[in-house]
Amino acid sequence: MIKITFPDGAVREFQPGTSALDIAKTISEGLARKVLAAKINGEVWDAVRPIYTDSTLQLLTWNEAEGKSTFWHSSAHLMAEAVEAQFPGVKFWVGPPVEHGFYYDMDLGDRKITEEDLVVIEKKMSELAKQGNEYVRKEISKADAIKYFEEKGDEYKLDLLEHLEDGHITFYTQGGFTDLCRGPHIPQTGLIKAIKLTNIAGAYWKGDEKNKQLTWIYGITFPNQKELDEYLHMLEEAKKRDHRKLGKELGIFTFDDDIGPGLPLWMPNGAIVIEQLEKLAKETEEQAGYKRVVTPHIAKEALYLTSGHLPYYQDSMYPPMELDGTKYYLKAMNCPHHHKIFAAEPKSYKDLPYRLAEYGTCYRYEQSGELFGLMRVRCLHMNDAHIYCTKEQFFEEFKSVNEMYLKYFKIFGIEKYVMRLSLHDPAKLGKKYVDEPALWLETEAMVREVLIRTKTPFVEVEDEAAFYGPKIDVQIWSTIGREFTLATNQVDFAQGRRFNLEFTNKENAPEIPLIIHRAPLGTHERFIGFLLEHYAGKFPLWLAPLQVKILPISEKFMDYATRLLGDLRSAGMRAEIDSRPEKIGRKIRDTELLKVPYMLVIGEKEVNENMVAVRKHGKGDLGTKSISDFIRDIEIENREKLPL
RNA sequence: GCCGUUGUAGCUCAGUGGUAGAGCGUUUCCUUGGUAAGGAAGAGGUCGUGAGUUCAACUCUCAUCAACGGCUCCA
Repeated sequence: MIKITFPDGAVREFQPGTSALDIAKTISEGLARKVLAAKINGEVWDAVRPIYTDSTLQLLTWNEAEGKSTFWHSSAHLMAEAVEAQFPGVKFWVGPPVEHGFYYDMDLGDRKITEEDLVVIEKKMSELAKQGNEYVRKEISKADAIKYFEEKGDEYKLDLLEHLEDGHITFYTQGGFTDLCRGPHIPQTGLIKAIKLTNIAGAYWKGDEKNKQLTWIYGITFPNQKELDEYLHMLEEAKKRDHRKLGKELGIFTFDDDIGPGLPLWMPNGAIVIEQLEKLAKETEEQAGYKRVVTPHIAKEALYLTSGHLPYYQDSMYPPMELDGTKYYLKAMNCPHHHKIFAAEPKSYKDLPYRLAEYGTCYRYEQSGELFGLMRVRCLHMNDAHIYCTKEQFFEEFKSVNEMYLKYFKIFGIEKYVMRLSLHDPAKLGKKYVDEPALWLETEAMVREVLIRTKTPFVEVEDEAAFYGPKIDVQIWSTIGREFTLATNQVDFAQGRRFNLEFTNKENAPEIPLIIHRAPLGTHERFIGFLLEHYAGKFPLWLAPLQVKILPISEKFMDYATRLLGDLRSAGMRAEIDSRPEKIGRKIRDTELLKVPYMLVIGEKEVNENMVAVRKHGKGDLGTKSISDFIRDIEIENREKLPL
């Protein structure tokens, strides 16, 4: 007998060779029907795989993330089976689960897949699912595996096999489809009840542009139709809060072919949001001891050779303009300019930390395929600053930058983000990263220490550092699920030396400062793009382009409305009157659609009593107030940056 | 940059090898109405751009630009 330990600590004995699914059946048939996979001694296994040793066991269902990913992985195989039926001879590469669903990439030869094909494949998948075919695991020797795929003429799987160790190779077969796969899989295809193929895309084999382009099919599946319907509904809702749609509807920004790709035009409403953000940043940075500077948009080539940016990033800078034999580049970053300000006057340790802040305008020639609304643009206004400090000061400085993030995130109600400690990849020293192995390890440890000592949850990811040092990136997701770095806090041990930056230390000797690059609000472009989605266009009062709309019930109340407008504007509020000869219902509807925080309905009653009837966006009629009470209340809401 | 898809009125979209339509918006007039769409009339497009095929191209072909979905990239 073998001992099986359950998550609650209970231990029960079973016959050797029993499976997780068998064990589930001894608990209840209902549970057994829901089991997708099992965690055996911490490793995810097929639910039907026999267990021969004492083990811990956790049954995985749709409720567990690993249950879902197993389900989707198996769905990818099911899709491959259906695709093979539709396109005989197709060769597959890999078909993993992703955050929402799965994909499989494949070589279709000269054939092309269309939206109509997807419908056919979906149908075929449903048929195959209904057959309830079991996913059968088979261990196979490397030689036999190679023979199998050589006979099939499948160079992709053969390539995969090259990197696999003999003795650890498994095949999975369901119905008529066999695939090289480490598994695990769900017990049988019948569990897949709802199927939606979402997308076709082309992408390079192994992500290398020198390789052949493969066709990717993305899909998602569920154990019941209801969840699929909910998912599709959620997608619809997500589309509604896409910043590209909201930005247009709310008059925040636009693009124009004659200006250029990735070069947003900020419209009057967008400019107001920018102004509020800059005001917040300037106040915050002033309090934190930053000094504000302003630097030109271009600089000579020599500057970027000194900084070391040019060899790394030349391709993504706008090509230079040449004047009198000198090349000038549009700046893609502010740091070299700031370093020159640091260097302009001799520094003593008493001047440190020396903090320079600028809303610098940078231009980056991002690859055309990368552009994405406001989230990825070619003209960006960075909430940039550079802190020059000693090693001893580093901890406090880096920590206070992190605290600045958190202060901002609290104001904006940003809760869903991940702090990522981005490290270098030792294999790429001297190529992607400056070749200073010891300094990398030292500064990475310094950054990690700040995170640990401040009890900040974070993840570590290799090969995501800047070329000059490690960093913390704050990762967020757009409403359609794309990941972006919103804010960043970086250490730079390289540029100080490159620019011969130094200060006189206490021993009266020259010393190179450490540099912190930081952008807690990222760029105007990405931050406002993010905020649009975060708030679904419903900006809190302090950020709203138009804060109060006065809605007179008829022309007769225009005098009162005009006086009210004057009062509001004197109080510093952004207000307008809707003077159109429309009914009040219409004015309310139009103003609601523009997501204006407050509406003041003005009719006979209000005029006689010197009142305003207040209506708040999303909340409806709040009743009447005196003008002075209303102004007092919204002044507080505005000043305190309260959420809507 | 690569692959795929798309490009028709300000917006959302329909449509055909014989030089274009809807809803919303906009303009004008009427309506002066109390918490999410009052009525009527009108204006508005060389169908992304350029070339080719054709008696004839918005429609077919090619090129190009842009957007979108992915891949790669992100100081």
